Amino acid sequence: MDVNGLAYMESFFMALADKTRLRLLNLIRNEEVCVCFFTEVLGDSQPKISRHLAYLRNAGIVKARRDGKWMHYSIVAPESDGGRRVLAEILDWLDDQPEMKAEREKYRTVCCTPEMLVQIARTPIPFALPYLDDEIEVAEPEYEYAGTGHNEIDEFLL
Amino acid sequence: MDVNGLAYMESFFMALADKTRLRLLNLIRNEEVCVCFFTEVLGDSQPKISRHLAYLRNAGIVKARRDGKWMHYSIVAPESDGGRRVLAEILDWLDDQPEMKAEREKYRTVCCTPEMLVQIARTPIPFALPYLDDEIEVAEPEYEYAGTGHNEIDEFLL
DNA sequence: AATTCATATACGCTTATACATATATGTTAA
DNA sequence: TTAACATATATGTATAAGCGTATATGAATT
Repeated sequence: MDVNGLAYMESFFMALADKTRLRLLNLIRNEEVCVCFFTEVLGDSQPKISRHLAYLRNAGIVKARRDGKWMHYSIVAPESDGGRRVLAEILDWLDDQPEMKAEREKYRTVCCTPEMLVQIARTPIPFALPYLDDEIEVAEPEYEYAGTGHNEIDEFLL
Repeated sequence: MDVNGLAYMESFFMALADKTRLRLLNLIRNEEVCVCFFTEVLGDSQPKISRHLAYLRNAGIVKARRDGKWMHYSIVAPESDGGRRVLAEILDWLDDQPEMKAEREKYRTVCCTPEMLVQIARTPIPFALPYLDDEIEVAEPEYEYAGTGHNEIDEFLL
């Protein structure tokens, strides 16, 4: 695929030109995030979240990984240097904004407090990613996953 | 105007999500550019160019200055630091691409060779702007214009 | 095998975008 | 004042995006 070129830039910016998708990117910034947390934090309907994630996925900006019933989404570093730099600056720009910081905080609350883990029992575990600014494997890095996640939690809770 | 905030980012990216508008930004990058050169270099119809310039203008990304019959467009530095950094990276990204470099070259040919100045007599003079990366006055800088441009050329030609 | 759960996709609808063609505006020249 | 020029906007039409509701898929549980 011609990853430079105007056509790519056009679809790249189209993918970013939507509040919901920007909010998704803000949450996904540092780590793999499960769809269930997106719906929980953004408060939007599941089909809406799913459609926008599909949009980002088709634009090549995020990718999905299945873990049992759960789908985890993470950012894909653009192939071109220019694209990587632009995306990194965009994520920083999002981070400048109080509302976006607040949503990241809310994500922390939703996904990582013990009560919540009990409440939504069988909650999937998030997975930290390296920052975009660091050098990143471009060719489909196979992230290793520390265990099966929810099962460990289940065992811990029972 | 709330120049941060998702709504701004959304319209900002929407404005960039179009090949024609990206090509316009690429040409306008360093200097004020007259509409007549846009149509000449891009080879698109005048109304099409004008509509896309209006789009960029409404999004606050460029501004227009009238000089007699001619309209000159130039980039407006975003108010927020994040926006300025993102825009600067986007312009660099465009600059990475051969097709965009070629169009900048074509612009040079069209606007600045003596033959062309004769051919399209009364051609307006382009005007260099500081790069976005440099510190820029945010509050509507009144660019001084070196003479009335086309008149000087007319006098020279007659 | 049947059910439940998490997620994705399809459908019908409304709204927004992009383009071509035609026309209006505003400025200079005659 | 009229004509000519550069640019902007209006109109009609085709296409695409977004949303809610309903339904399909695929994995785990019973």
